[in-house]
Amino acid sequence: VSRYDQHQKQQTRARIIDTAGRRLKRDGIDGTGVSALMSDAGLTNGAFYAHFGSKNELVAAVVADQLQIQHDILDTLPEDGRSLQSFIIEYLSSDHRDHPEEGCPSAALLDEIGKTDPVVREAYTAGIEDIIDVIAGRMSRVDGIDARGRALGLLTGLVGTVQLARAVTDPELSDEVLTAGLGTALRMLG
Amino acid sequence: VSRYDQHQKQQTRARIIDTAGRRLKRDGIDGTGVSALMSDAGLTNGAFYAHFGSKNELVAAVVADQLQIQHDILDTLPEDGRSLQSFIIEYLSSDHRDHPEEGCPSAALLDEIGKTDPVVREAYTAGIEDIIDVIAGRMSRVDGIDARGRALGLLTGLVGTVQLARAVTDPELSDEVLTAGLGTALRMLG
DNA sequence: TGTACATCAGTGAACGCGCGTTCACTGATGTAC
DNA sequence: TGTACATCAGTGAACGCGCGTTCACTGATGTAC
Repeated sequence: VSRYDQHQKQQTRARIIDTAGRRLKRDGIDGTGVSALMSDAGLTNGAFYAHFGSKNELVAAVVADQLQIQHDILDTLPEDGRSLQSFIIEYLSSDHRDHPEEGCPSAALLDEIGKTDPVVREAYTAGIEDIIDVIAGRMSRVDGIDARGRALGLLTGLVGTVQLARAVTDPELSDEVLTAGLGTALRMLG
Repeated sequence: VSRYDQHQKQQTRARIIDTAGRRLKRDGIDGTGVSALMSDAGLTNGAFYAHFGSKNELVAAVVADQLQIQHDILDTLPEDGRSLQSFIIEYLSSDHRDHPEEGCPSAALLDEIGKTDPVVREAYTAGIEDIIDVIAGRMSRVDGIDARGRALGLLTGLVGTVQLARAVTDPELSDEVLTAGLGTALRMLG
């Protein structure tokens, strides 16, 4: 039992997870070192292991945190028919494309997560399940048939669209990818 | 001018690009070292720079080669209405999900490509343009309206679906993702 | 045809560097009495 | 209230290791004559 209250340390931990989220989404998991992650949080590398057992453990915490943020955005959307549509418009905006560090962790990291430690993939699985549920819940109000299947189709289309728009170097093609993805996504809403 | 014909060296170069394709799709760009790439090709690390100016240059060559392969598969499909459907069924199969090293480079590497050197991204852009064209050409035979937009919607959905199916650790969820993606994709074919 | 030589694909050790991780230490904070 | 002490978040140098890249070299291949 600590003689100190843990509040300050937990705050530091939360700050590391937050700044690491931005950095990992921008530079990738393999592309970011522990020292960079710690200096983003205003600390030196040595303090890292007072908060996390390993880099993978931090990445798992970051993935869980980032998906929780996405979940909460979706979960607190107004219950009208247009709010999911607005979310999609923002998701497929050039602003989201151009700022991965502030955006969706799936769009930024999904193929890297598939190649990473099981502890990270399990955190991802738990987080994305909740997101699938909340999207499916929104969709069923429009059309009750196979809401979950359509939620999955929508989700994978959004992620793939932003990834492709980020990968290509031709700005016109990139814009076209976003526009086409938006048309496809809105058609899926019915 | 070489006193030797270059045939043998070109063959070695092609072998490196081929084996590197498999390895990069499995372990990622940042996740694979030059020594591993060379030993896959049955060579030692030092020979690498007789064939490529840098690791990025090889990765660009691999991306171009991999996309060419995908393009050729699509381009040589029979001209009947069912062949694109068969391609999609294979693309969204558990076999493709479970063997990224033999599969689509976009599904394996798209978010990493978005974070990589411009030389790689330019190779990707040129290659995916050709693939978009060939898919759009196939779609227009079914329905001429906005074939390119629908081709892009299909492509991003396929890529996102396989990535998500690979990332999650729950086998039932992974299968469900593939099934839902297949339903969505076939609906888009009309 | 035979021999001396030029070429060059490939070898493998080494370079400096940044990685993930460890650890002896510091100094501010809170406790004991 | 004051002082000696225990705690512990954070420091920063160091560890072994693999990275991308370089380079002196080997030895098989083809050329010259």
